[in-house]
Amino acid sequence: MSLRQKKAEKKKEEIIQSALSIISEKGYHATTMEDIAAKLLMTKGSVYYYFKDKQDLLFESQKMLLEQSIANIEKVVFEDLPPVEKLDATMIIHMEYLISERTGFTMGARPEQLFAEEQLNDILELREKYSKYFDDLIKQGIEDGEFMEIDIRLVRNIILGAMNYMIDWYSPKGSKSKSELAEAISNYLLRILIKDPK
Amino acid sequence: MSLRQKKAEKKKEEIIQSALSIISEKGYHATTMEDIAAKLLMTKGSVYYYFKDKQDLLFESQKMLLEQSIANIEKVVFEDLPPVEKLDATMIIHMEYLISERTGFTMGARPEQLFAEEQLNDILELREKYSKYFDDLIKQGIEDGEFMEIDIRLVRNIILGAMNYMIDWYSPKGSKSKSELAEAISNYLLRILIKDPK
Amino acid sequence: MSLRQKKAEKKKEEIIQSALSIISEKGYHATTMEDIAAKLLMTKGSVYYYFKDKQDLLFESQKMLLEQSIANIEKVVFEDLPPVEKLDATMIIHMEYLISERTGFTMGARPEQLFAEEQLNDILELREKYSKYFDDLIKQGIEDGEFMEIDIRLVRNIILGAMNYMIDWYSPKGSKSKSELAEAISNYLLRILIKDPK
Amino acid sequence: MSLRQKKAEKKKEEIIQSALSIISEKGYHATTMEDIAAKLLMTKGSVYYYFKDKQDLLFESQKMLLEQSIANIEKVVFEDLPPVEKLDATMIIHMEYLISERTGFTMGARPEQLFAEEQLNDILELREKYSKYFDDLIKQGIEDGEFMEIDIRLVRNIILGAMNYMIDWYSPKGSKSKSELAEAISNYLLRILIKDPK
DNA sequence: AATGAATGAGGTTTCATTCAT
DNA sequence: GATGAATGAAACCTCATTCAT
Repeated sequence: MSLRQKKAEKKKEEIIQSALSIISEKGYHATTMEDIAAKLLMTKGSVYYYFKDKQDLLFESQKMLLEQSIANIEKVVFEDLPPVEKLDATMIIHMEYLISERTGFTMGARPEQLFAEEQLNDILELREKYSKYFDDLIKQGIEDGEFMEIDIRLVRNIILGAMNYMIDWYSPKGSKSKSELAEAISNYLLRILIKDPK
Repeated sequence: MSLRQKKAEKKKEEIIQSALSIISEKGYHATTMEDIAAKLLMTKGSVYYYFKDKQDLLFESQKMLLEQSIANIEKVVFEDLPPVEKLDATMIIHMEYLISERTGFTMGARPEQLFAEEQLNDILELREKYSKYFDDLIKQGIEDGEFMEIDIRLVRNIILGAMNYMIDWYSPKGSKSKSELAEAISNYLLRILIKDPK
Repeated sequence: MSLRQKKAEKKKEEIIQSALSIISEKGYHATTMEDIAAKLLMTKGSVYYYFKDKQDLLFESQKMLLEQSIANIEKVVFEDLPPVEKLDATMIIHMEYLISERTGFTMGARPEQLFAEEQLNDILELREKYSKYFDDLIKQGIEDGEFMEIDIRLVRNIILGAMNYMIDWYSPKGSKSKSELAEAISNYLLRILIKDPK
Repeated sequence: MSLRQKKAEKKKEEIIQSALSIISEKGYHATTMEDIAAKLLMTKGSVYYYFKDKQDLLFESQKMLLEQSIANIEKVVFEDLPPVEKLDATMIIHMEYLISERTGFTMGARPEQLFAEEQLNDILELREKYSKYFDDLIKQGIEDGEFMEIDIRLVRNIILGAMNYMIDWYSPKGSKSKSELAEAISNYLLRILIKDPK
């Protein structure tokens, strides 16, 4: 990739970051192209140089967010660790990413409302892939005899829901730090799975 | 209340129901007054007879939703039941209400973004009241020795998060019915609390 | 139709007239919704109350123009006159309409560029219908032995082209009046057809 | 002219050709600098190296088109031929040029709308010059006794209108070739003029 | 010479809101 | 009470134009 292309790529990422943070704060529809541009001291026009339309920017943002999240947990998922520790680590990574980026997976509307056709497919597939890592970790734990025989999909949704909700209530002013909270939540959630919790 | 007032009150509720269901589907900003009116075969002009503005309608809707939800779980909370069963019943009621109304507590944006001043206070207080019922149930369970000593607020948020997430993934086409799911989830979540799960 | 509907219908026609005259002056793309509204002392917003979008307004305008033109020449076409006189009258009507409305059939772009699918079909069919009246008149003249055996479609296009071009060069300041011009042109064009011109 | 200048001149012509064909297809306002550049695998930035602005490009294009057209018919006009044949040949050249370049003299708007001052004058003069050749041919025919005494300007406009309309209806898929059509049309139009048509 | 990037003016469109009837 | 009509602010988006490289 040429220097130019690299620069352009970097700019796109900057815009995406800006978009993600504002969308996660206000929701998709309340976020204006002006908002996104202004945060980067750009004009709307420039944003349109990089993205076809708002829809496109949303899609690219959502895609990047999911891809980063996937890359993020893959760091742990492929390590050689016992299932419990692995799931624990994965959950913690998920929550810390969530909080530090202040960026949830939600956009203030169902994906079905925001995307159509191929775009929707792409997003759903990435979500699927992400979820599957959790499912696999749970499954492994069951096979290893450490987890109980539970409804994998259901429990995975419980876990994701509990974690993602953090973005709604977390405040840096609280008595517990981000990490402490993540660890605590992870521990509580593991109790659903572990055969013989202490 | 005169007959006229009663009629007006009924109409207001109808509008609120319409608003709630569409907002929960599309998010606040994507929902137009037109949408809300059209669902009731009204014109948007009429809606303004009953509500000062969109903001007002949103506020009243959210308030009613929370008040109904509170009334809803109060049916169980004040019964004479052991804590485990009570919490179990409360969670199930919460989830069934969620699904049957297809109406989450989220509006596609943070309450802080949508409300200001007094309105915000009212809403936060109602949320607080709702949450407190869960906190109290948990506390009672701990005092009775049935639940472990856990961080009440944290676990309550885990529970609410896990339950509310249902609206994102629940589909009536699934193999389990709404009730079966609610029961299963409730059971899983109780494992976080119960001292000696079977 | 209720009084209200009638009024609305009248308003739509007003807007269409405004649109037609400006579009015929400036071309479709150079004509702004603002222009159209301003000419009627309305705001853009109001225009959108009556027409879905600019495209829609263009389509309705073009349709009305063609329908009016058709109705216009039908007044003569169905009369009981010898072919030569009939064609003569029809051409004159065509030209006088053109000039008095200062509204050509052209919109500054090919219909294929402006319309798609059904809309395009509708427009082309109306054009076809209009052309066919000319073709029929010519055909009748040939059958009656008054016109020569010529390529009907070709000659019809010559006639239409020659007439429509008027809008490009006609000026009220010229030495001949609108009617005189129309008659003169009609006479010249008939020479192409008539077997034995004096 | 230096080699460099020649190259630049050639590039300008390429751009003009591109502009002409797109403008004649879409109309001036719907044609973007991007369109024009893209057709030549250039970027719009480059076009600005050769032309001051869009206006300028339009003017140069229109000027070149008219100059070429004039040079085009001058090939015949100055030949030594009887008036009828000369006018016939001129018309045919006009039509063939029109079709082969797929470029009419119209730009989707009146020249008065697009040009101002000097530019407008230049264009109108060239148009005038072009028209005058037709007028002169007709006049010659009248003086030679081959054409009837008609309103020269009027008939010239009929002829131009009929010919230029071709671009609206001509399709290469038709049963007659471009040349056959041009000849047929020319013949029909001559009937308006010739004293004693066979 | 050429181009990628940026800009801003202006156009289209949406929608909460108002109001006369 | 209800509604059709109108409005204007604000959003999205396009594109001619400029400019540093």
